[in-house]
Amino acid sequence: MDRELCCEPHPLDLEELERIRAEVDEEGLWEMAEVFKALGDPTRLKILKALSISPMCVCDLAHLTGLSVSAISHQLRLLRAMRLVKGEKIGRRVFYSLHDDHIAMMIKLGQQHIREERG
Amino acid sequence: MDRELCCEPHPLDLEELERIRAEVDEEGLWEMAEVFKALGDPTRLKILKALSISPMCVCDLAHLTGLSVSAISHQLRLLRAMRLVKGEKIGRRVFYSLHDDHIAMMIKLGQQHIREERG
DNA sequence: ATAATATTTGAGCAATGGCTCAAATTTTGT
DNA sequence: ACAAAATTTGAGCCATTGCTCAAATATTAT
Repeated sequence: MDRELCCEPHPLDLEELERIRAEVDEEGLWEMAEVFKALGDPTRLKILKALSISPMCVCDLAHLTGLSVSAISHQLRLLRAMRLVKGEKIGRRVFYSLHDDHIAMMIKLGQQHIREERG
Repeated sequence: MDRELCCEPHPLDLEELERIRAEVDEEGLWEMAEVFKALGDPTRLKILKALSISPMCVCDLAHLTGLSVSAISHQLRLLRAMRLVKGEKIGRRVFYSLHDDHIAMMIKLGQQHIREERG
């Protein structure tokens, strides 16, 4: 029969491979990749890290990052759509903060990884 | 003097903002973004998740993901360069595995985030 | 040696991404 | 009502990216 295995003799049998495929393809992987992708841009990571220290307005984030207000606003729109940040309008300003602290934890873990990778 | 603050009256003073900027711009942020970016692609995330279950060869990963061997190899090259995976050549096959388990932990935390985000 | 298998590599291509710029929107101050 | 300030939005542009395809490399089997 057609075993669909590329290379023989093979350490992983078909059932094992199928089990792994099912576990890997589980729902939520795509969504998880989206979250990681959001964290995977220096600008957005700076924004999130800044907001993890203190809520602040778009303009502050622009100064902080050295980018235009427009650029920041575009990124915030993305982050808002993904529920990573939330914005509260006060007067003519909008104060952004982290939507919850899962993200802060993930950033912390990421930092830890980098530190140990270097040390 | 030119206070370089966009919007007045302002809740965060200049020193506070400068302190945050320093903390955000710390060395390692760019590197951290690179790691997150690596996790931020469905194909690579599948590869890493599969390898977190069991080491396997390029061909298995291709079958598992439904992509070409070439595509997988290109991604593995990237992941190897970032020290996220390592490959051991055995015969004409190369068996890949996670370089360490930091990444596995980060994926686990990511999954947890998604789960709680939905629940 | 020759052929077959497993992987790597480079070029090229369509799609995506992050920014800028200009214009629209919303709110405050006079 | 009008101007100024803070943010949002859409279009456009260049760089990056993830794949395919073809060819090269390395190892095993005959």
